[in-house]
Amino acid sequence: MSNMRHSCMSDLPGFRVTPFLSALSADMIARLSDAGFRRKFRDGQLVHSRGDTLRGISIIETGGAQVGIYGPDGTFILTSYLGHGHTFGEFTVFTELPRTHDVSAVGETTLLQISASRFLAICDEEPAYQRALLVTSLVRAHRLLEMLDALQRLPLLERTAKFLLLLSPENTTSPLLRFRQSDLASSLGVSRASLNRALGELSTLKLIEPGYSQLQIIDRETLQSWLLSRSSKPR
Amino acid sequence: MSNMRHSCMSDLPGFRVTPFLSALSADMIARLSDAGFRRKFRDGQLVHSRGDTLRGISIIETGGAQVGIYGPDGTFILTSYLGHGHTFGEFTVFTELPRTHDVSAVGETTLLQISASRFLAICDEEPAYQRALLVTSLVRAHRLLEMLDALQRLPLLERTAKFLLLLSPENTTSPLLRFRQSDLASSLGVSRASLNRALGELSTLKLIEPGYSQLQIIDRETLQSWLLSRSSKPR
DNA sequence: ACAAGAATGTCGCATATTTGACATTCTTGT
DNA sequence: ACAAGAATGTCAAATATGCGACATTCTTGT
Repeated sequence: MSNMRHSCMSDLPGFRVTPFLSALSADMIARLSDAGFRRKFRDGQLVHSRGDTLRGISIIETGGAQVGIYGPDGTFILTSYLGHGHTFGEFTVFTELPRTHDVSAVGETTLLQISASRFLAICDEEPAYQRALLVTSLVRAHRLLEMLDALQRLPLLERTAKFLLLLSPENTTSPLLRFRQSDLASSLGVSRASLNRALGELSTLKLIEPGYSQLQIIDRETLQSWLLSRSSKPR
Repeated sequence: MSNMRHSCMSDLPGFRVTPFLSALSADMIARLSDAGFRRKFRDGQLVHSRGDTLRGISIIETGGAQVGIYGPDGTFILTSYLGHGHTFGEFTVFTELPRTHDVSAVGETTLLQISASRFLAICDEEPAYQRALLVTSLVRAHRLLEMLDALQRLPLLERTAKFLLLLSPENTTSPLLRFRQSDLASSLGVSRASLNRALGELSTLKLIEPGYSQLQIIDRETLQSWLLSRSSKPR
């Protein structure tokens, strides 16, 4: 299946959720750096699969990662893009649960990987690591709740807009999102045809500008307020 | 709107996610107890609303709480039920974000509420509180991811089954869930009619037993394995 | 510059879901 | 025991979405 690799979105490093590393001092980062080992990945290369039980945390040093689940038919449901300073796999360290998601590299990517036992030891020694992780995961849960609400309550057009906002970095006015419509479609749980219609409407409203394997949000603020102005109309 | 209160589910104290308090020693609980103040709520009484900015954590001592979002038309999307030892509002302590959910009491309920500043001080003094909260929130995020995946990927019948499993306590074989079909319907993002059909089918398969304002899962294990046997068939 | 592949845009038809209505069953308060 | 309200069960018509097919546009490698 062709979309098994690089539904890329290369130039979007930070994504909404505050990166773990940004809450740590240079010293603390250096300490992590010593505790783990580095691995390099090519664009699209699989890092972890859903169901894996090897325990440990991964921190993105360069490049990015896409998190989602591949269906048996090859469709990919995207949950989030992670950029520099973000982590994944942390919950394999603190719980007994297997991995829930497939993670693959977006662009040339370097990961710092730390084993569960090693990372636990570090957290016990220095609680600030835990604090940083706690904040990160609370904010992530917040984001997931918003996605959930959008899927349940909003009609297709609004749902699409909301996901675009959730998948784009907060600090830009006019982000360029790099993915195929088919990927966004399965992330929203709709067919490509329906998504295409929705994007068409949003485009007519001059809120976005669809392109080939990419999509530009004309203005985040405008899209946000458009969405707000419609949020009173439920599905 | 009548369903603004008590879509109850009274006798289900612990819900899947490991309660925060269960990870703490008696001493540590006592310390929290001193730091906060108690408030009592009647069945169905509103505790917090989406958008509230008052910051602090709430811990359930007795009774339970239902977490979700009321739509403008009074429909209620349920995210989870919380029982004894669970917390909510913790992310108002560690982030700047407003509350995302409406929380109301299920049955006579006593909450221990601790202000953000107070709780932060406690966490700084004793990192074990943070650790407990970290684990809780990682497991919660895990659960949310499962819900997201179900909404996006599974056909109605399977989606319904999955939500029933996610909303019932893990440690029972044959839980009795207390809610109206209309509430479950909006939690799943479908109409009451569709949900009713789905429940009918599950009932025919002898997997559940629908009742008046309640629903019994005949056997959690059986339902689980039925779901697994169908999970290869995507929407 | 060109061909081949990949992704988008757009059909019509099949299917699933919503909507609004109504009858039925269950529960609760008096 | 009864009436009133609340929730479920079910229907037909309207709508929305999925599916499969195909033409078109864009990109990439040679």
